[in-house]
Formats: sequence, C-alpha cells, structure tokens
Amino acid sequence: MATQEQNTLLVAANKLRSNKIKNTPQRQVILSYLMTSHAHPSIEMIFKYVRTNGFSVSLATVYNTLQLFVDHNLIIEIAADSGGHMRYDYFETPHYHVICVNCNKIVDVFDDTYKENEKLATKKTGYRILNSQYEVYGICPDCQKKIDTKISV
Amino acid sequence: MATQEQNTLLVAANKLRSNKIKNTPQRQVILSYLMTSHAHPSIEMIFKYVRTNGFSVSLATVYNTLQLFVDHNLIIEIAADSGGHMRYDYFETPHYHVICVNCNKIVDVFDDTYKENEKLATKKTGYRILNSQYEVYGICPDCQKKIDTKISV
DNA sequence: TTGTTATTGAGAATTATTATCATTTAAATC
DNA sequence: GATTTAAATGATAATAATTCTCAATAACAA
Ligand SMILES: [Mn+2]
Ligand SMILES: [Mn+2]
Ligand SMILES: [Zn+2]
Ligand SMILES: [Zn+2]
Repeated sequence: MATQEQNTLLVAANKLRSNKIKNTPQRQVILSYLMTSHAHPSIEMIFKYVRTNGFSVSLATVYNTLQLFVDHNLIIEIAADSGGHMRYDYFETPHYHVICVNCNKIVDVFDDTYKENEKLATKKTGYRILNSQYEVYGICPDCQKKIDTKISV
Repeated sequence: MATQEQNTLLVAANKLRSNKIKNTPQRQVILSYLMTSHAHPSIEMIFKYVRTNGFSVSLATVYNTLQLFVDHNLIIEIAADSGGHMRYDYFETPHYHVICVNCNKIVDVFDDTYKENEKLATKKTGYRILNSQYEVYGICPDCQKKIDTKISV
C-alpha cells in the first residue's frame, strides 16, 4: 500500500511526464512539495525540505528546477519577502496572494475576478497576454494583535 | 525663467517637504526622475541618470533613497525584470503594469478596478490591507513582430 | 542492453545588496 | 549670517544571492 508521500511523488511524476519534462528524483520531490505545501516556500526552504526528506540535491539544481517549472507555467514566483527572497507556488487554480508586510506570511484567496483585467490590458496596450498576478499587502491577524498590544502598553 | 528640469526639481523638493523628508540634491533628482519618467527604471538606470545629469551620487545612496521612498509610499517596487532587477515607479495615481516577458518593457494601464479585490481580501483573510499591486505578463507589439518574423522565415 | 543526451552537484565566479564610518550637509536655532 | 546638531552621503568592505563550470551520473529511447 502506497504511503501519502509516495502517492504525491507519483502525481508529480505524471505531471512532469505530461509536460514532457524528464523525470528525476529531485524534480519529483520539488514539484510534489510545491503541489501539497501551502507555505509558498523560498529557495532555501525548498532546498532544506528536499534534503531532510532523504533526497540528495544541490542549490544549483533547486534554482534550475524552479526556473524550468516557471518556464512551463507550472509554478509562479512571488516577490513577497521583505528579505528580498523569491517565494514559489504551484499555480494550477487561479488565485491571488495576501502578504503580511511584517512577518511575510502569504495566504491564498481563491477568486479569479482579478483576471478580468486582462481583457482591458490587451485592448489598451496591444500586448499578447500570457498571464497575470495580483498581490495584496497588509498586516496579518497575528501581527495586528502584536502591534496593537505594543501600542497600548 | 526656470527650465523644465529646474521646475521638476522644485516639484520634487516640495513633495519631499510635504512628506517631512530632508531635502538633498540626490533625493530631489531621483524623485523628479521617477515622477517624470515612464521607463520604470532599475537601480542601475537611476544611478546612471543622476550622474549623467551632473549630480554626484553613490550606489548606496540610490539604494537608501529608493527604500526611503518605498517606506513613504511615494513609489512602488516592481519585480518585473527577468534579469532579476527591481524596477521603480512613482505611484500617485493607481494603475497597473503590463510587462513584456521578452524585452522587459513595462507600460501603464490607468484603471483602478483591480483595487476592488481588496475588499474581498479583507473579508476572506482578516488582514488589514495597506495596498495592492497587479501585474500582467505578455509579449509587447514590437516583440510580437520580431518573433512572428523569426517563425515565418 | 547500449548509446545519446540531459541532469546533477561541488565549488568557483559573479553579481546584487547591505554595512561601515569618516566626511559633508541640511536646516533648526541663535 | 553664524552656530549647532543630527542626518545624509559616498568610497569601499563585507555579505548574500545567483549563476557558471564541467566532470560524473542518470534518464530513457532505440
Ligand atoms: Mn498560492
Ligand atoms: Mn507605472
Ligand atoms: Zn504577519
Ligand atoms: Zn517586448
């Protein structure tokens, strides 16, 4: 009987096959991690995840693999981290991101009305539109509590 | 009689004053450049602009100044450049950006309906919303011609 | 299997960004 | 206008992020 981990690796392997990307253990585990994680991880988080899960990987391979997935429109890059790090997200179902400017926590909102703007973008600019991304910045509930406490003291 | 350049420097100086930011020649010229340019320049472009216009400036000051302006919500950062460079934009009137994935050209669309999504974001996430950014990716008309020509040859 | 070609990975090289701190400057006060 | 003081500048050092190199390895088509 297959474990959950083995199962997500198989799902990832199939996704790679259907995108005509050569299967490697590194690619499978990185893709399966992005498919199941809600953390919107950074390069460093992905690198650590792969190694702590018993796979060998180099930082160069993480960079190469993520670029490959971006080029295939499997994942998106989010410039969310005030530390200047990119964050990565499996992007099958259109959604947008709400990002805490204090702690960098990213949450999803599964609503695709923002995509409506692509029509006007085409008309106004003549660009051939490929995709679009929407990011909302604010303070998450946890950080609101911390900040409000700090102010009232 | 004031030249156009002197005039935009004065406008920038007033903007700094009204934001209680200490006036320096470097800050004035960087802000006036961002206010009048439609290029959405990178750090390097800003650095060169300031120097070629007869002002002394260091790269450190460009970085510091842009961070200061971002913190004061005078400008926004756009992670647009496939070369990994940030681009900067004076952001008084809400608008969004259409970015060519081939040549990195950025054009404005002055329509703020994308901001409507902020309401749902608050309701769904509990975040206290500060601002939001929308980016559309595609191929600009010039690059469409080049690419289509290449294919047909 | 075997052969071909693409991928991996360790470390070097490069590039981007931030930190340091002596010098200079803005602007508030006299 | 001169004095004062805190803040800004800038040359360069330090750090961190990303890309490059290329020999060894692995995928997979035939
Ligand atoms: Mn997401
Ligand atoms: Mn703009
Ligand atoms: Zn937070
Ligand atoms: Zn273009």
